[in-house]
Parts: sequence; structure tokens; C-alpha cells
Amino acid sequence: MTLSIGLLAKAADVKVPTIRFYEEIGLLPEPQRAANDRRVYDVGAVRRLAFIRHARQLGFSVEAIRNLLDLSDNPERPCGEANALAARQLDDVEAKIAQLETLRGELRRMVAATCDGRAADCRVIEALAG
Amino acid sequence: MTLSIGLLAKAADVKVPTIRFYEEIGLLPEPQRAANDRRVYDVGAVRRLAFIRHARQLGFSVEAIRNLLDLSDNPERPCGEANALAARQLDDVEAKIAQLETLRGELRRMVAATCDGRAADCRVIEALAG
DNA sequence: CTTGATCCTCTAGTGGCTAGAGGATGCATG
DNA sequence: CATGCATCCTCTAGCCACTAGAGGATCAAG
Repeated sequence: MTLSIGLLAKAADVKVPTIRFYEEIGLLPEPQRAANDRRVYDVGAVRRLAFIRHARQLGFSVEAIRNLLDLSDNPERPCGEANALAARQLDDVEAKIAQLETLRGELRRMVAATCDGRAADCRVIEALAG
Repeated sequence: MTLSIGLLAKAADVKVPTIRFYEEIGLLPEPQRAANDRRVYDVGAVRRLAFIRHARQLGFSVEAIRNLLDLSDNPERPCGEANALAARQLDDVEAKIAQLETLRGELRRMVAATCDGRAADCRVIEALAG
């Protein structure tokens, strides 16, 4: 059972050009080509692409994903690196959340003080200026 | 009292090329030039740049900041737009926080299940693949 | 046989800067 | 007054992870 790029895209819920892009940067291997030069994928490609997509959704960079795929491709290697990557990613996410919560606080104060007059007296503008 | 671009950068805690960039995209007006062609700023530029910097830190896009600056420049205009922008920004931030909290949960599970064996049995890899 | 979807390659654009080349000027020290 | 280093100028290119579009070939359905 083989898939066209369009079917692969649907199967992994990724856009077609994104697949070509991942191939270009080496996250996906160059697939076989049919006689008409079209890319032909197998089920392994769906798994790999889903892996990438999931990792991207978790905020892993392409570089991190490259490492994770590398480990996934070499199951006999120790997985310390994968743990480290996940831990670092968790740190990043927690830092981002903390920062966004600060922003949320400030924005809430701005929004709560909503004014209906002229910009001259606008709390939002004021908050940004001050 | 006037400032060089370097002093303005220090005063507003922004890098020099960023100032030139903001000028290029029209967030900052073209400043006067000294005889030697160097940019010369006044105190108003510090306020404007600080406004921009603060808004960027809050996650406002350049387009949103353009609108906010426009309002700030025309204080007789109603400030409904500023309120709307702030509200939208707050929504965005809250959505981002919610998404990141989901990711955090997943990453925490991955990290908690840390394994010390081979990648073949790695929970992190497994979680990404599954 | 025609229509519309899908595929191909290639180039350029997005946002918000950042880095670097290559050169002119300014300021402090010897 | 010379030296050397900081700062300034313009311009181009790069970052990340895609996305959009041109221009053309091929395919499947009616």
C-alpha cells in the first residue's frame, strides 16, 4: 500500500508543501518516485510524519526533532539525550507560561480599566506609554 | 537635549539596528540628521520607542502597535480601537497559555516517565510516536 | 474531450528582527 | 598631531518554519 503526497498530507494532517519542505531539510528521507516523477510513500512515512508533527506541536525545534528521530531510528542507543531534550523543552514551556501569565496580568489590568472617551484619556494607551 | 542613535538605544533598552528597522517600517519617524548624516533624536523619540518596546513585550504585533501609536498620536479620537486591540491581545495570550498548559502536561508525563535504557524503550520517543 | 484536481520545480515572501561587510567619522590618549 | 577604538552610515543576507504563487505536466471523472 502506497500513498501520494496528497494522501500522506491528509493522513498526517500536514500541508503538502510542508512535506516537501521536511524532505528538503532532511527530516523526511527522499521517497521513491513513480514513473511520472511523483513521490510515492509507504506507511512508515505516515508514522514518521506524525512523529514530526506531534513534536512540532509540543514546540520542539527542527533541530531537536532531528535528534529525536535519530534516536528513534537507532533504538539500541541510550535514550539519555531524549530525556534531556524533553526536560529542556519542559523548562522552555514553563518559562513561556510564566512570562505569558505576567503579560496576562498586565493586559487584564488594561482591559479592566476600559475607557469610553477619547484616546487622550485611554487607559490602554496610558499603560503602554507609562 | 538631543540623542545619538546609540544613546537612544540605551535609553529605551533596544538595539541600535532595531531602531533603524523601526524607522524603515514606519513605526518611528525619520529623525533629523546632523551635518555628518547621523540621526539626531529628541526626548519624544525615547517615549515613542519605550511605548513600542513595551507593546512588543506584551506581544502586540507591529500592525497592532501601528494602530496604537496612531491613537496615541491623535488623542481626540475615540479609544474604542485601543480597547479592542487590548482585549484581542488578552484573548490571544490566554489562548496561548491554555495551549502551553496542555503541552506542559504532556511534557511532564514524558519527563516523569524518564527511562535509562535504550531508545527502543524510551518513553519520550514512544510518547511522540504514539 | 474537457474540466478540474493533483502533482512537479522553482522563487519569493512572512514577521521581527540580527549579523556582517565595507567604509566614514568622532573622541580620548600618548 | 597621530593612533586606535567606538560609533555611526548604508546595504545585503540570514534566521525559523513555513506559506504562497508562477508556470507547467499529468491524472481521473464525466
